[in-house]
Amino acid sequence: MEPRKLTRNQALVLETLTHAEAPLSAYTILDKLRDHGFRAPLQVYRALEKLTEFGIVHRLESLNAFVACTHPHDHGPEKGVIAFAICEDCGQVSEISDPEIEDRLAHLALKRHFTTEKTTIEMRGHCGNCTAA
Amino acid sequence: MEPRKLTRNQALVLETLTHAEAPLSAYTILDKLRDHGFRAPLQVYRALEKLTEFGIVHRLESLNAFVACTHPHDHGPEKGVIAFAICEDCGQVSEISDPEIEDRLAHLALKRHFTTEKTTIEMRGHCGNCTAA
DNA sequence: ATGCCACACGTTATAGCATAACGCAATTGA
DNA sequence: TCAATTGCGTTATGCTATAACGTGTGGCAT
Ligand SMILES: [Zn+2]
Ligand SMILES: [Zn+2]
Ligand SMILES: [Zn+2]
Ligand SMILES: [Zn+2]
Repeated sequence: MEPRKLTRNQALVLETLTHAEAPLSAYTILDKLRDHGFRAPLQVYRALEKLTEFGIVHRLESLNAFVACTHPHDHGPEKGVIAFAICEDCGQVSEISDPEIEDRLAHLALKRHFTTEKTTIEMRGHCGNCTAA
Repeated sequence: MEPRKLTRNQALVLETLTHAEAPLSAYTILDKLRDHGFRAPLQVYRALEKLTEFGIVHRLESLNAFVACTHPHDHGPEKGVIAFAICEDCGQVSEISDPEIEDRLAHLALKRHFTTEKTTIEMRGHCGNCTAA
């Protein structure tokens, strides 16, 4: 799933997300890329779709926004459940991979004869920095 | 947080969700209630906001849709984490309350000095009925 | 009763998020 | 070369959610 090379639009969108300090909506990305020739939402959404497939961008469902992957290890779309801790104050997003959570959810699903395709775990709250202040 | 009595609008929205066989979007609810005098999205959103506060309706972030609570026990907004198993085929939603998941997430948050305000857990996939068929 | 407050409600308008549908251009691999 | 695939650009549209304003009602202290 990892791409050999990103297209120009994909690279621009990824770069925008990488330099951002908080999750960005597709339309915010669009605005930031107008100087680079972006004119329509689809240019952003199409890039985001691919980047998400590649596993280098994540969509945060509870925000309708996107972040560049900051996970220590690479992960494609099939490499397991990721939990996100999202600070409401500063926007910082931490990715958490935890086998215990994963196993437990798998167990709970199995018990119900439920076949899981995709799992979303998002914790909204306040990070250490913002709590200390 | 439990209300003494629901307002007319709240009761209508709740009833619509209770009779539905799958999560409904606010606009779908609006359409179903036009015959009862509903004309604008805000009538639905305001009712949904209250019902969600009361803990008798849940919002599914990954669907931008709402379900009536089917949980065996009542739960207000502060009564713990709920995981949802959502069938992509028939729309059936199962609510899962699991202390192990809850404890583990609390532990992971604590380790990162993260204070959690709200947690979203949603599994998308296929229920037993739909897998068997 | 009068004034005040809190709350639900109704309406209009607007903001924010996402995709459909069309056609063109570049790439790739027979 | 030809066909298939993929990305791209554009226009239009649809879906989701909230802002802002005003009305009406019920409770409650004065
Ligand atoms: Zn990641
Ligand atoms: Zn923070
Ligand atoms: Zn419930
Ligand atoms: Zn099903």
